[in-house]
Amino acid sequence: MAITKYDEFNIKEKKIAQLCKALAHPARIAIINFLIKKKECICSDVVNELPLSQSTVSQHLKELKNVGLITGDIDGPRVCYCIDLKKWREAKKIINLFLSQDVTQANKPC
Amino acid sequence: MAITKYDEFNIKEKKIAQLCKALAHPARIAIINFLIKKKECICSDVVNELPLSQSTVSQHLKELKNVGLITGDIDGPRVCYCIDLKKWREAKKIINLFLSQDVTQANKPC
DNA sequence: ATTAAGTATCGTATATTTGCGATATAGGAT
DNA sequence: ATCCTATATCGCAAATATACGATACTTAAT
Repeated sequence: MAITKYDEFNIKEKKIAQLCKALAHPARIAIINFLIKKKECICSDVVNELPLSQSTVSQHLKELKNVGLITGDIDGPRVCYCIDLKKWREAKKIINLFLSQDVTQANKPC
Repeated sequence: MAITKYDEFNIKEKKIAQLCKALAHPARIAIINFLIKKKECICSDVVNELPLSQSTVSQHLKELKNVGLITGDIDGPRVCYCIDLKKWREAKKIINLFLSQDVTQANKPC
């Protein structure tokens, strides 16, 4: 594209879109589900779980970390990943607020 | 990428990711907000509202339609777009179910 | 000291997304 | 019949995303 128009939208719209973007790949959904189930894990646990290479998993983890949904704490040679509970709830609230708007049909449905 | 691994994930993960993907751009969030507010609108209404060209808006509408969140009914030379209430609620339920999982911290936070 | 395990990052290839102008088409109005 | 409005789609360019192997780095274990 010539120029990205991303920044011409308002903060709320961008925030919702940003969170959804982080969740817009099944691998990242699977990672989050796995993390919720296991409470914590290291990168190689995810690699064993998913049909993806180590470097690819690392990238997906990075994206989730960048958007704040997970934390990654160095633990010796490993990195221990966890859901960031505070951010997770925040994300849930933001997305829910958007999804929970009162949608009414038009009087004369087109 | 060599091959997309998209299909190697389970149906639920893919469904969540697919819905989030449709919401992963601020323009599409803005379109949905606009549609909820106006109850119905035609493509050119959206073009007047957003800082995007007609063809680009048309593409975003198409994506929302493809994922089922909106309907587009031909009305003379125009196309009347509306939120698909049933699909919208379905999407809300699916995303909520994912976001509402009980997240507990590890005993020994890493 | 050497080795092994775990991870991040780089480089690269390919696919997808975003965006626009131009164009084609369809329906209404004059 | 002609024109105007509304829209979708095509063709193109650029940006991003996805994926992997190779590599570098760090720490723990031997």
